[in-house]
Amino acid sequence: MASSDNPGARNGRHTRDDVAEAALRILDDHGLPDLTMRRLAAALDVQPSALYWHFPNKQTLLAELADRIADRARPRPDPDADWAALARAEAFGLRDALLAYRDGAEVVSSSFALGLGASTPLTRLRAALERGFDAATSARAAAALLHFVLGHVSHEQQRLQYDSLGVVTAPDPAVADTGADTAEAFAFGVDLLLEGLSHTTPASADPTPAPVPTSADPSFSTASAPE
Amino acid sequence: MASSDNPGARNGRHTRDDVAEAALRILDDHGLPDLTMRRLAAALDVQPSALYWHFPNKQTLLAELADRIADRARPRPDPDADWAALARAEAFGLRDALLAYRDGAEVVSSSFALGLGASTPLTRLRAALERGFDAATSARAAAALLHFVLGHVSHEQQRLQYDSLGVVTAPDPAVADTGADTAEAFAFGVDLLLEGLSHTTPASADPTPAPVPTSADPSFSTASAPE
DNA sequence: ACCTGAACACCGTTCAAGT
DNA sequence: ACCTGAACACCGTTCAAGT
Repeated sequence: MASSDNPGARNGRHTRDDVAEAALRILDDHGLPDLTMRRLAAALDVQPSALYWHFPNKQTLLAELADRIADRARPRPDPDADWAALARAEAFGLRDALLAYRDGAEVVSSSFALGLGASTPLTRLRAALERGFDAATSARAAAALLHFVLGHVSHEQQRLQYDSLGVVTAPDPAVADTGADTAEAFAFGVDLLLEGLSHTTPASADPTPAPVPTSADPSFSTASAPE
Repeated sequence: MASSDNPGARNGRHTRDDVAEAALRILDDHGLPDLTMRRLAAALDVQPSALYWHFPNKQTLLAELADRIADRARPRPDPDADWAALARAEAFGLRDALLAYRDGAEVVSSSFALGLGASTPLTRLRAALERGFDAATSARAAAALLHFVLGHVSHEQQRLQYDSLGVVTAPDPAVADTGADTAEAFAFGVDLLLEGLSHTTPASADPTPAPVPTSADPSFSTASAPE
């Protein structure tokens, strides 16, 4: 059962790609908590130490999985679209890619937070936004978009898991009082960011950094007042 | 060293509060990866199993820490401010609170993603936004804001850790080509969301759900095309 | 009410050695 | 080029029993 249906086990040896694919299968079938080096080794009919010939450590393996998951995103590349439609398509394409694997958002999110992997989504979002804005504005807006997408989909997948376990907790407070489904809530957040950006002075070919629209400036220190 | 300077060790026994405070100290001094049940027990001069009288499991302990960290946020409560200034103050206050503890953002973020704890920040953001919008719009915008704050500050703290370890990696791609510091990048993201929201039809006392501004709708299916 | 002692069932990682 | 065997230094959690 462990070795007979294993497509990478032509002989006794494996490639780095075999290892990554087997890891993706465990992730999708059993979830991130069950994706251990020892379990992965067992699925490949190999000793745990063998994995360290292909990947220096688990973190690097997870970064590779994050890249593979995120790079699956293939939005329609309609080249006539403006920056907003392009960015929107990228955001939705990324959401679809994350949802395609169990715990996909968390894998990508934690790798991204650690500064590893998952650079493709950021690059694509930036490229879309640079059709309407300077590099600095595009970079920061892309980061904001990415943070929203990862946070939102992580939440979505966590609920999916709870629901499938029959753990009926209180209704998600982040969607409380809302009859809308998760896709609508996702669209709302993306549109909020794009709408905000559309009211920033566009500076497509202008290299001067766009001024940050300061709407108010209360409470802006790192120290918190003692009681 | 482990027991003499321990304020909770008046006698041999501890309260739930002692345990949480000791955990916060380990978190701040050594970071989340070093916060293990066994290490926490050692700091309290107690067997690991003793901790399970106070908390049913580690996840619950971490949720408690997340609440304590997030609840430290105390923005200026200027009651004359409009929804935008209020929400902005909440976002900055939360950022300060997260930055006050090592790995604070990740603790709050993962507890929040798991549907545990960290409900106070969401509630406060919602309350601020409800000064200008209906409940459904406020809830969704608050979630988007929270996702941005947690993602951004997690990133910030990860960089802090790398920098303190002398790990000079490539410049953060999320802030590439930007001379601005992290506080400015943070403000940019918050203002983007609030600006977007300000161009949503306000419906303060109107119970009808605000229409989601659909700017375009390409690529919106869960299935990805096969090669 | 709070903790000990001992165990169970695991982890990630290293490293010399094998083929 | 890829893997074994064996070990190191850990984990979170349970549970009967103690005070």
